[in-house]
Amino acid sequence: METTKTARTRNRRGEGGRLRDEIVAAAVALLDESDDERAVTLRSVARRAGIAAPSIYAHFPDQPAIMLAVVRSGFAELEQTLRAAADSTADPVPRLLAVCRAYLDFARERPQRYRTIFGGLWKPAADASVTDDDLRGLGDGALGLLAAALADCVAVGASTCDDPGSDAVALWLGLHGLAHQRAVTRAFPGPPGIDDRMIAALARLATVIHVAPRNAGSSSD
Amino acid sequence: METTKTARTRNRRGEGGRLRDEIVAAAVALLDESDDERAVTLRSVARRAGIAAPSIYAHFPDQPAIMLAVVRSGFAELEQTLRAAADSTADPVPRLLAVCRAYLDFARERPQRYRTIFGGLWKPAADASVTDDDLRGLGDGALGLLAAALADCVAVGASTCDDPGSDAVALWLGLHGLAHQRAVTRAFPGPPGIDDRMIAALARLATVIHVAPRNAGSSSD
DNA sequence: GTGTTAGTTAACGACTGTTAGCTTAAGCCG
DNA sequence: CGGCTTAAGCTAACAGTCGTTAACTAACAC
Repeated sequence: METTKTARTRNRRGEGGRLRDEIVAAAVALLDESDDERAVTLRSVARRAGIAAPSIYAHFPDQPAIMLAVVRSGFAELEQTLRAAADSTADPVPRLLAVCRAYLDFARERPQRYRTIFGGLWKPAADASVTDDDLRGLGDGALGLLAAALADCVAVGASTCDDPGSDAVALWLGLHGLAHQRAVTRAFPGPPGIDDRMIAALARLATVIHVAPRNAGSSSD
Repeated sequence: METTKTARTRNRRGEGGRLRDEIVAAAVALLDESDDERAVTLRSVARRAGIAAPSIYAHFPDQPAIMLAVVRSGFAELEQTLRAAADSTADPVPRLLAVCRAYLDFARERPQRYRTIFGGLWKPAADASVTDDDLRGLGDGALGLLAAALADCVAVGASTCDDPGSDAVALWLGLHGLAHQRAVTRAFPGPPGIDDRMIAALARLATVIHVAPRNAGSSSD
């Protein structure tokens, strides 16, 4: 599977650091296609990147450090995806909906990566280079986007939240539960329309939603 | 740490199967105290149970099979806990609340086990004895309890669910998101009162809750 | 004693993260 | 052009772990 010996041309003099990105990309690729985080070992990443295992140590102090980089890149990608969704509309309710759906889509399209990012496995084993501090506040950007979108809905009276801060967290937790369950069991669709039902309930949206009802509900209005 | 050589007395003639439970118990103990699922290896379980590694093969065909047993026992314990909570009251709303809180407590008191049970890691690697079928419908008992409690709330008019089946799943997913996040980051309390807020929103409870408000909200009603 | 059950020891092949030390080639300078 | 330096990456090897198999031993029941 990984026996493609493409004889990687080595980097130019000043650009050795370029390999760092290739290593992370290899780890991400490995993670995405193996649905088992344990498949992402230092050596398998090296094989995938077409380099020798010890070459990794020039760019990462540890094996957990590779995972941390993967997680960081995952969060960055998520945040960027959500931002794009938020920028697609100015209308508060469709916007909140777009952000939420983008979140769920992100998780559905990269189940393993989602699980790894939010799964917290990959031990910070005390002797590892990854400290507990490296993990703090990793999802804050994404949560902030969600909170802002929800606040806008409250501002125009589309949401009856009396505590938007708490409800933004609650909304995220709900999305996370749904996304994680789908990422774990793969093909757990849930009842049809569950996505929008949860979003509407947690965001306390007053009006009924029919903005591109992906998983069409049964409301024959 | 596991060097306690208590010189396990071996089982009597017909009771060899008793070791099976000890193995599962050892795996559970190991899981609970190590916050890393990968620490539960066939050999570490054997060490913990005070037996030689190959002795496990008399009771489990595989290493994944041990994990499956752990997961099964976890679900059984969860279901039993929820059932006890459900039996504590007859009043629908406090009952639903009790079940939900019991769920969250279960997860909070056994974060690693919760993560393992619902985390879906521990690969069913095609050549393993654990088939995809062994995993299907594992949490159905717990979900059923939740659905029944919610349905009772709907019946007495305390919940405005128009689709109790979907909303039971939604409620569970919300609880799962909250429970999982706490299990992952360990000491993510969330905003105060978030538990009851989520429950109330997802269960579409009409009346405000102040039944033993554990994480007292700020409502100065 | 004899057979069976409950367990053992020894060993295999494969994999892991990590270290030490070597090779290759790019780029500068004369 | 040729030589030197140094960055980029390699090979070999370590100590340890893993899951699993084969073959052996010890105790109980008859």
